[in-house]
Amino acid sequence: MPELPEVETTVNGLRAVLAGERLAAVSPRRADLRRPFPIDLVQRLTGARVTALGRRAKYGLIDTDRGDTLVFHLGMSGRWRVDPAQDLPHDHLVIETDGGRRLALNDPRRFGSVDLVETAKLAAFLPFAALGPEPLGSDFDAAYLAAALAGRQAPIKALLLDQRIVAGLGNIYVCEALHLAGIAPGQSAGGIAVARLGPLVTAIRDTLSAAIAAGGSSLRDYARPDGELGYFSKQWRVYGRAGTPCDTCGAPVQRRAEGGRSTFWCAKCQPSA
DNA sequence: CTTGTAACCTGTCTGC
DNA sequence: TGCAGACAGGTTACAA
Repeated sequence: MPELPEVETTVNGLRAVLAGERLAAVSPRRADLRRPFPIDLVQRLTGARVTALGRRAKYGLIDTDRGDTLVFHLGMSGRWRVDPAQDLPHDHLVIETDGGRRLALNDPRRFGSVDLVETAKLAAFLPFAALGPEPLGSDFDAAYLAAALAGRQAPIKALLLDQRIVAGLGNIYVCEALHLAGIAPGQSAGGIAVARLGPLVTAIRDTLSAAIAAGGSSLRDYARPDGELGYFSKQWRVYGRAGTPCDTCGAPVQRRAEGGRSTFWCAKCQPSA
């Protein structure tokens, strides 16, 4: 689940807890998420001081003064619990700081991951090497998108979900951005008029920015690290709204399942070519 | 290379 | 109440 805005919100919450702190204890509870935890995770993190926190695509980054970066992915159901009152099932990694703060990475479905990478070699970290540009960065513009989509016959929705083309979008925000841009999700990517790509880039940026400002969306498994819920779900234009009237035109929001995931769109605001 | 589907894993919700 | 089935934010292996 957590897409870019949720990871951004999570990292901002973690920063308030971890920045400048020394890690007093690092306790793996169940080390078999998508990948096994690094075998030297505890040794390399225990006693290290957190120097910075960041985000790349849907990955959260925690830098330490030992030249390592803890890279985490929340998968579909991951979240960090802050100062939890008790252990819960699926708390897979627990971190305690010198200052007495406690963090638990909870991920029932275990689609998430934890890696430890030398900070200087982060760009070569395999999952990062193939990632496309950040959607909120200056490299992501109409010219880039035109080149990336040229000649592609796959639906635009599928390509915007492809992290190699643009890194950070997921099912919710692709649906939302395509509605904002007035482009049908099933439209063949290479067939979209180049003149419409600028507005699409803007729609993607605006959607993500609004979601970050709202603290992300909130679904079953996601909460901000401080326990507050994100409010962007109240602003969804089409996602999860099948059968309800489109806010823009009143036509019923459509839903279609393909490849195990749902697509939501308004057939009137997003006409098929 | 491109495209689409299945699989990974667990929890929650819906309908009978 | 019980239970089967559908569905959920992501990624990746594999087949065609």
